Order: sequence, then C-alpha cells, then structure tokens
Amino acid sequence: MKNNCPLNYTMQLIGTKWKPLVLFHLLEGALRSGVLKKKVPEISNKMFTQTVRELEKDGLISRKVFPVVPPKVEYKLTERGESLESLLRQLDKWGLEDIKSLNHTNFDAL
Amino acid sequence: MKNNCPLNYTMQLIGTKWKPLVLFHLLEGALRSGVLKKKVPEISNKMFTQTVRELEKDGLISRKVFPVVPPKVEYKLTERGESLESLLRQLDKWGLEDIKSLNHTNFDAL
DNA sequence: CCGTATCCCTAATGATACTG
DNA sequence: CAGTATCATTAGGGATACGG
Repeated sequence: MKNNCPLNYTMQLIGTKWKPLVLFHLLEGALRSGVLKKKVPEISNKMFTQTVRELEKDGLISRKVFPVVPPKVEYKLTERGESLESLLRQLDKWGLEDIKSLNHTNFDAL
Repeated sequence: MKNNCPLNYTMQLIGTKWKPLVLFHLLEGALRSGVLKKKVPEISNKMFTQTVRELEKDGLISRKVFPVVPPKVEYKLTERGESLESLLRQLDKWGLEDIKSLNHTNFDAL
C-alpha cells in the first residue's frame, strides 16, 4: 500500500469506471446477470464480465450459478460489499447535490 | 451525464489515481505547491501539475500565485471542494476498517 | 521554486464475432 | 442466457530535460 492512505486502498477496490455502478445497483438486492447488465446500458459485454469477475475476486460480490437451461446466474453483494453501502450512497448523494447547486448557479446567472 | 447516476458524476470528478489524495491532504488547509507535492511522494511532476489543473478547472481547488522570488504558489480547497470532506474521510475510513478486518481474518486463520 | 514540453509505455476500454 | 476470444483504440501514467 503506497501513500500510506487507506483512501487509496478504497479507490483501488472501487475506483474504476464501472465498479461503483454495478455495486450501486446491487444495493437493491441480488440480480440476475442480464438484468444487472441492463442497468448499466453503456457497458460492453467484455467490461461487464471483467468488472463482476474482479468484484468477485475482491470479495465484494458473490456469484451463484443455477444449473438450469437456459443458464441463470445471480450476483449479489457479500457482507464486505454491503459495508460499502453508505459510501456508495454518499457518492451518489454528493453528485446529486452538486448538480443541483450547479443548476442554481446557472439559473442565477441567466 | 450517462447512466443517470449522480454516483458516476462524482467519480468522474474525483475518481482518478491522484485527485483524492491531493484533495485529502488539502483538508488540513492551504498548502504551498512544493509541500503538497511532497505529501504525495510517488507522484510525478507531470501528474501533479495535471491533477491540480483539473481540480482547479472543476472548481474544487483554487490556485493563488504570490508575486515573489522565488515563486510561491498555494493551493486550497474551494467551498465546493470542502463539501467533499465527509466523503473523502469516509473513503479513508472504509479503507482503514477494511484493512483491519482483513488483518483479523488473517490472524484468525493462522 | 514552479511549471511546461516531449517522448514512451502500459493499462483500460470498446466493437465484434463466437461457444456451451 | 451467459460468457469467452480477438483485435484495435485510447486514456492514464511516468522519465527526463528544459524555461521563467
């Protein structure tokens, strides 16, 4: 761990383009692979797989395969992943508030 | 804004390798350029400049030049930047807690 | 002291086609 | 439905040398 800042450690776990979004949508509960993917419309097939694989490797989500046809796979947050909930919500909230304040600024200027 | 998630908006503002660290260190107050840079030892000259420029452009920090020799430049958080304080501290806190819990796990396993 | 300008490398992301 | 493989592109990052 460099920079002796736990902050960096956290960013390395969730600080990518897609991870926060995937985690955020899983706050609702377990989701089937296709459903989860549709919640992040712009994500490519490759990046979706890569993202969930890494999140699984890091123990933030779990993957459950149902032995049925057609295949069915569900992803859900692990306990460790759930511990990110308040952080994820705060990230979302800050963005929302910031956008709102920007709008106010624009309105005032016009 | 894509994915209609403010979360993403936030990540685009601070979700890079160095921005969170720079912002975090500025929570203490204004810092002279060289001092701030030393707080992030591994950062290259180029990335430091690039990082503070972008943070300034996004209105999260401000840059003050003192007309003296040798040159003196100070960076500090803007009001908008300061609004990130609790978020930054929570990022740091989560990492710290997670590292601790990992250590416990390891100890238990040994 | 502070910052810019180059050059270079690697990791991250994306489009497309294909398999069990 | 879920996932893999491949190829191509770009963005992020770093080393070094130079300039006000």
